[in-house]
Amino acid sequence: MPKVVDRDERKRTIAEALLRLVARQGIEKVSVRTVAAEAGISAGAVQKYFATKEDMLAVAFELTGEFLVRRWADIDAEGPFIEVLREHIVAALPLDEQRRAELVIVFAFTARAAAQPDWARRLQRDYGDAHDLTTRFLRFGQSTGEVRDDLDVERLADLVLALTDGLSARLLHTPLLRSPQHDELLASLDLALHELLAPR
Amino acid sequence: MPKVVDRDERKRTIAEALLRLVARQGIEKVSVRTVAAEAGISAGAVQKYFATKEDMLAVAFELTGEFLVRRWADIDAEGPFIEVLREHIVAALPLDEQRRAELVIVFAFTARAAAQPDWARRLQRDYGDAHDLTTRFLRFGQSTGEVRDDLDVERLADLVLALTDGLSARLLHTPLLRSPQHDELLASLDLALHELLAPR
DNA sequence: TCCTTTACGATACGTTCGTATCCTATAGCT
DNA sequence: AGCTATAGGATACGAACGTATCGTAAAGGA
Repeated sequence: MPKVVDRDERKRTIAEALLRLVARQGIEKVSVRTVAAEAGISAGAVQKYFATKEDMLAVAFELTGEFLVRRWADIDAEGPFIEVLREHIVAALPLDEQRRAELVIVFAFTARAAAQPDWARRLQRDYGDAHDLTTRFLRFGQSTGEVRDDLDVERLADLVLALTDGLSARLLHTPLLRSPQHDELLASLDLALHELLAPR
Repeated sequence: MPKVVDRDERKRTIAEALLRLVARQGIEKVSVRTVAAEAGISAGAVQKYFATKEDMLAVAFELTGEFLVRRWADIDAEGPFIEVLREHIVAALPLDEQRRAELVIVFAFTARAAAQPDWARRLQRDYGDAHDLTTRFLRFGQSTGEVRDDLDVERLADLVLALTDGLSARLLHTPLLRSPQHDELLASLDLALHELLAPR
């Protein structure tokens, strides 16, 4: 047998290089050649792992989901419900370079979804999953009395997701570490969570 | 003097062709040649009015703002405050092909802003204006007693903008005229506006 | 040790891109 | 009527793109 390589890890390495490139230069600078250079390999090597550029972007998109889930796993689930939920939302916001790159990918694909039905389906599925997860989480909050139970959790889940995306958009307009604006937006998030979820 | 043409109207006509193209094919299909074809003129003619492709996209972006303002002007400002505000928000949501194209442009530029400081500044200015406008509008609502006055209007304005963008993202994942999801998202919007703004 | 299989790089090909340049037709002024 | 400045089209050019193809080095099984 020939030289053996962990193909999945290799693909991940290249996709991570793509994310770094997006963070630094934006998604329009992504090409097979630029990603290869960022990864420190040849364009031919990239082609070995990704048949098309589209494949490459798709894996990078998947990666953003994995990174988010990994960040969620590090969150301490103890404590008041609303604070735990807040931490999960913050984990998705573009507050450092890594998350900015992820959000750029997500927004670029959102724009793309409007005209490409296959990507629309894919995003709808992912957001559907996120919606289900959020709904179940909110129902749990209701069960412990930490979330008001007079509102429809499905609608509340829509609002949590919308706020996350909407605040992400605003944060992407802001240079990294422009903390006054960041603090204001996070204060707005806290206000929304309190007014929408806290029992009265 | 030579043949005379209203240059601004010509630029607008071309930018509108660009928006139609974005609606149908997505922003990555935008090129000087494809826009020219959509506008029914030659690529050379497009170059007469736009020095660079970037200029062309910038004008198309400005156009999205103009279209929004024009839709706002058609809204009946009479009636309950929250319903009027709701109409202004709905006017920004991608619920038809025209608005979908506009939102694709906005999202694409949002993604671009993360790596291009000049575009970040421009979007921050535009969103700053929208934030000011919303703040003043909410303050007016407070003055008539239709908006609760125990919350910071600046933070509420953040939330209105974030909800608008976040719901727009979700709507872009949905094919046009998939009305059950649309209705649910609009119901979520109504819930948020009522819970965040209505006096209790 | 030789052979097979794969990783990876190098190179090539055709297309499309943004942009520059040139040409011609025409509308308005003197 | 003739001149001139501009609109608009045609064409050109170099760069960058996605992708295909070929060559080479090396690692493991026989």
